[in-house]
Amino acid sequence: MTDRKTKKVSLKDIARQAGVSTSLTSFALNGKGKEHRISEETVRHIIQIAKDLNYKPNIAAKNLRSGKSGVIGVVIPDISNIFFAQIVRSMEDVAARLGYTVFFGSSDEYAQKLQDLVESLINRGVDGFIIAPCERSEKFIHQLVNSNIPIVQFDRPYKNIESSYVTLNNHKAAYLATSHLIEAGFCRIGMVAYDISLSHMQERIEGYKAAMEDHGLKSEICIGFAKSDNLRKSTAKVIAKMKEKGIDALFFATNTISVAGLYAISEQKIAIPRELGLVGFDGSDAFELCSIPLSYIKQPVEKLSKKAVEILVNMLEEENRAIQCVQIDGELIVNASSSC
Amino acid sequence: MTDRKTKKVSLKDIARQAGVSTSLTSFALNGKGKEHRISEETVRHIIQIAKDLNYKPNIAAKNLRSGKSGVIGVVIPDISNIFFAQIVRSMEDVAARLGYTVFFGSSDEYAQKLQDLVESLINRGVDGFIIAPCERSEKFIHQLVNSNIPIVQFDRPYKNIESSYVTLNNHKAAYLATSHLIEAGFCRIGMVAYDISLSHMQERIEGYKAAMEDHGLKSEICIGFAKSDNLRKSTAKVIAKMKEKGIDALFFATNTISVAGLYAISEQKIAIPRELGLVGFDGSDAFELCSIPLSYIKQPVEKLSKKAVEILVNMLEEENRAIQCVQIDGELIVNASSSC
DNA sequence: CTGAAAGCGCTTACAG
DNA sequence: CTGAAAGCGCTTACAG
Repeated sequence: MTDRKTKKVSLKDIARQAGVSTSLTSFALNGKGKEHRISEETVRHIIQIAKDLNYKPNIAAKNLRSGKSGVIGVVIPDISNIFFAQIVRSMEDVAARLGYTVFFGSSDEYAQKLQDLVESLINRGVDGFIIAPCERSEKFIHQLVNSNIPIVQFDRPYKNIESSYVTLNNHKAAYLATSHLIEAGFCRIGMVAYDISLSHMQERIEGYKAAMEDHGLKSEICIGFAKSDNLRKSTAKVIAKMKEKGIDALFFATNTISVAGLYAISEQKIAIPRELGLVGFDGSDAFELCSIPLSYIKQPVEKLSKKAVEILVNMLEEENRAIQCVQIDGELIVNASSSC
Repeated sequence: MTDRKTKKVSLKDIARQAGVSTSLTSFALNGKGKEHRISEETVRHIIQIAKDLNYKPNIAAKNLRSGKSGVIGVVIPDISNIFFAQIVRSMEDVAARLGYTVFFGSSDEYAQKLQDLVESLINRGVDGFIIAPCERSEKFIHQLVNSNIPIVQFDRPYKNIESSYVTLNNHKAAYLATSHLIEAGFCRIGMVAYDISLSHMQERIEGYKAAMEDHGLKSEICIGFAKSDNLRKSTAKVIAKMKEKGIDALFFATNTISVAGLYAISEQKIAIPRELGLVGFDGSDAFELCSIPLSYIKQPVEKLSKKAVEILVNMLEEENRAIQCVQIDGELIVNASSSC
C-alpha cells in the first residue's frame, strides 16, 4: 500500500529504473513480450522491478487509451430480491474468473431508471451489458442493440429483438408446476401473476394455460393479478376472491408473489394443502420454514448467470457477434404444500 | 444513443461547432461559467450545442485528468445475505442522490479476497471506501487508513483503528434482546454466536452477558458457537446440546444463525416458545412466516447506509478528515417466539 | 529486438 | 472574458 500523497509509480518510472523504453515496459508487463520478441531476460527484469516498486497500472489511463475497461454492466430489477442477489453474486464470481469485474445497478422496474443506469455505465466505459429488461424498455434496449454495444438480455428478454439472451424455460417450468398440481389431485387450479407483458410472465401464463388445456381443464383456467405497488394486500385480495370461487390450488408466478401469498395464507388461516394446494417460484428460506413448506420451481441460478457472463465475454473477446439464445430448465421441488 | 462505431463526440467537436476554445467549453459544461466570468449567452450556446450533439463526456478521461471518479467502493461480506443486499440497495440510492455511483464486491469473509477487491477498486480509481471488515483484515484496513484513502468502516469496525465508522449499537441491542427474554419469564437463556473476534460479535456477546449479570443470572450464561462452513448442521448440534443442558431460551447472534436455527428447530420439532423461547437478528420473511413467528432485533438499514455514505461523501468533498464514529440503535420486534 | 512520439479526451494553470 | 498548450498514464503504430 503506497501513501496516497506520495505519487504513484508509473510505467515511466519502471522504464527509467530498468533502463529501457516505456514501450518495452508496457509490452513486458502485458504479457506481449513474445509477440514483440523481447528477450526473456529483459521481460523478467522489468517484471521484477515493477514488483519491487509495487506498480499498479492506472486503469483510467488504460481505459482511455485502449477503449476497454474489463467491466461488465449488470442491470437487474432489484438487488434486495433474493433471486437477483444470488444471480449477481454468482455473476461476480464467474466474471472474476474470466478476468472481468461486474458493476451493477437496480432499475426498480422503471424504464427511465434502467436507461439512466445504462447510460451512466456507458459513460464509465463498460465493455458490455447483461440486462434484465423491464416494462416499457423495449425501444431503449432495441436502440442499444442497434448501436452495437455487446449485450445479453437476461431473465425476461424481448425475444423479437435480435440479441443474445439467457432465460429460464418459463413455459416448461409453469407447465411442470401446473401438471404437478393436477397429478396431485387438484383440478380447480388458479394462478397469481403480474399483469405485465414481459416475456417471462407471458410464458409462465401460457405454460399454465397449456397444462390446464392438455389435462382437459380449459374451463377451469383462472388467473388473478397482484399489484406490485401494493403487493401484500392485493395478493391477499386475489387469493380471498379465488377461494370464494372454489379454487382448490394456486400457482404463484414469482418469488415476490409467493412470499406475499404465504403472508396472506397465514393471515387468512387457510389450511395447506387440504383447503388449498400451492406451488411457488424461485425458492427462499421462507418457503422451507413456513408452517407447511412450499413446493416450488427452482431456477438454476449458477447455470443462468454463468451462461450469461460467458456469452457476453465471448462477444467481447472473439468479436463473435453470433446471437445465442439460451433457455435453461427449472426444477420442481416438491414439498408438503402440494400433496393432497 | 449513438452508434458505437461512429466516433463519439468530444469536447473539441463542441468547441469547434461553437466557435470557442475547448477550455471555455469545459468550463461551461461543468458549471464553472460564472467562476470564470464567461458570458451567460456563451454558456447557454455551448450547452445547447452539447445537447444537440448528444455529448457524453468520456469518464475515463475525466478520471485520468482529475484524479477523481465519483465512485464509492463498497465491500461487504456477501451480497446474497438479505441484510447486506438491503444495505447495498439503500447505499445505491443515497449515493445516487449525492451524485455518486456505488461499486461493490463480496469478500466472503476472506481477508485475501477483501484485499484483492479493495486493490482492484483502487486501481479503478474509486474515491473512497465503505468497508465491512472481516477476520484477519485489521492490518490491511490499518494500512488503508494510513495511506490516507477516505474510508468508513461499517457494521463490524476495528474500533481501535483511527477511522470513521458506522455500526449498530450491538451491545445495547443484545442487552435488549436478552432482557426481553428474561422479562418474558425465561431464565436459562443461551446464545448462539460465531467464534470470531470482530467487534459486532464481541459486543453482542458482551451485551448478552451484561444483561444476564444485571438480572442475577451470571451463572446461567451459556454461549454456543456455530461454524459458518457447516452452518446448518453445527447450529443444530449446538441447539440440541443446549436443550439437553436445560436451556429454556435462545438468542441468535446473526441473521444467518437465526435462519439456521429455525431450520434446526423445525427438524428437531421443538415447541416454540413453550420448550424454547427465541430472539433472532436482522429480520427476514422467514422470521415472520415460520410456524411461530420469530422475535428479533431489527437493524435500521436505511439509517445505517445513509449515515455511512454521508460521512464518506463529506470526507471526499469537504476534505473534512475529522473522524466520525456513529452507533445507531436497533429495535426489538416482539413476535410469538418469545412470549411464554 | 528497441525507442521516440503520437494520441486517447479531458482539465487547468498560464498568459493575454 | 478567452485561447493555446501542457499533461494525466497509458498503448501502439512507425521507424529503425
